[in-house]
Amino acid sequence: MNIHSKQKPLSTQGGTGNKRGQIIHATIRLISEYGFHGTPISMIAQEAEVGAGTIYRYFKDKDALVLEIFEQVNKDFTTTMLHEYDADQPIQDRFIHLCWGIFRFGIQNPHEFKFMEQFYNSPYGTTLRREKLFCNCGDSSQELPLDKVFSTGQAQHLIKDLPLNALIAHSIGPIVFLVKDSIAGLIQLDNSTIDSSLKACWDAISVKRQESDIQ
Amino acid sequence: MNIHSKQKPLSTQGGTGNKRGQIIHATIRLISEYGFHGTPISMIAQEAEVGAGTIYRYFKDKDALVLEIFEQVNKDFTTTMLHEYDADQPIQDRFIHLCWGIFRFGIQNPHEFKFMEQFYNSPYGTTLRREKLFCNCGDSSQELPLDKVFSTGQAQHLIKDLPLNALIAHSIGPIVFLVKDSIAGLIQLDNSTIDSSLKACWDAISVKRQESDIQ
DNA sequence: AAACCTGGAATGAATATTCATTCCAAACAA
DNA sequence: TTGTTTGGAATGAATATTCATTCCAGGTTT
Repeated sequence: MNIHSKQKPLSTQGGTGNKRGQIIHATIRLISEYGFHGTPISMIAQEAEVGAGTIYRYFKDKDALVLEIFEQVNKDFTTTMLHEYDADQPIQDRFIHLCWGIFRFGIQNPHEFKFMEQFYNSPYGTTLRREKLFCNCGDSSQELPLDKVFSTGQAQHLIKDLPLNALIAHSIGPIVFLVKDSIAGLIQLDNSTIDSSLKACWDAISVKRQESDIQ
Repeated sequence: MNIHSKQKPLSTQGGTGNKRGQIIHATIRLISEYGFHGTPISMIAQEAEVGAGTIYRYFKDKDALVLEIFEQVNKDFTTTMLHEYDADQPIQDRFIHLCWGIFRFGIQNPHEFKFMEQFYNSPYGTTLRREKLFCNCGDSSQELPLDKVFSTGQAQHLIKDLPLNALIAHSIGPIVFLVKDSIAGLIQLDNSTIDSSLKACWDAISVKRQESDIQ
């Protein structure tokens, strides 16, 4: 048992006297902007206002630091998505709820959002994704909530019969683009813009009523 | 005038006796996988089967190498999109044509596609995007073909009145996700899958007929 | 031969990691 | 209370490694 395996909530961070949190936050900020290889330990130490050696008191090495952050951020992300989620609602409502969660997380945690993006775009992240850990870090036995919405929706003929990957692409793809644009200051994501975007996502994946269906 | 500014088509590459092309291709392959900071010159030299010093005979430094590659790849990308493009066709056809081009480019040039992705995700790429050079490298006076489709489509009330960024997100976002999944071997992008995905993109951005409009 | 190329060793700067030392707050002793 | 001890936390200089770039001895082309 050593100090490295201690787990603290990410929210307990930023104040002085909380070196660990300062290091984590500095790492997220810098890697979200410059990427893993683009942010030296020295830079992290400086941003965290901490000696370089101190970082190694809390984390085995740079890899362990980043990996631990990713796991925590990914957990927080899932929590945000599932906040007040009700699996008994209609499919469309559940879909919109989960997607709103992604927007919320991205807008409220821009650095964490870009950190995850960087992670998934790295070779390490690609491996993870291939292992189906996407959004499901640590518990691969349980079906992801969004996957569940898709399969249920398909069974009810409400959602198009596209491959699961494609449904995810049409839901999350646009959101990721929009959140990134929002973070970059290229677009203002107010509630009405988000609403209409989510409507567009739903239009993309949902089965359109046939004209003959209209009563 | 020096050797560095010479411009050769990327297609003239890979054979022995073509160091320059070997270097470019190795760089694309490696950076597409490991990113800019993750691929040292030594690795490029090894992959290109070339001495490290040789690289500096053809390119001023690492930055110049990568920038030149980006500009060429971006040009090829635009060319692929516009291949056999007819601006007199109906909006939906033009939209589908351009998006097909993105798929084609990504599937036929997976490394180049991921290279561009890496570039746009780097601080340098973000700057570029903010300068509105996206898809339009070198000639910012002319409106992008996809932008033109959107503005024309909106004027004809065929395309939803979403911000331009959102329309792009709903068009390109899903495609980028799908092509990346395809490159990672997570999905098989046959023509019918692409067709239905593009249909989904169109459904996302197009104005749906009101029930009362149906004759 | 003269001009040019090439590979890879050499160089110095940047980076990750280690470690001897300092610092400090709490426990204890007076 | 006041001074002393002590153990873990913090530090940043020192070390080991990696990197971008330069250099040059030999090879190739013309």
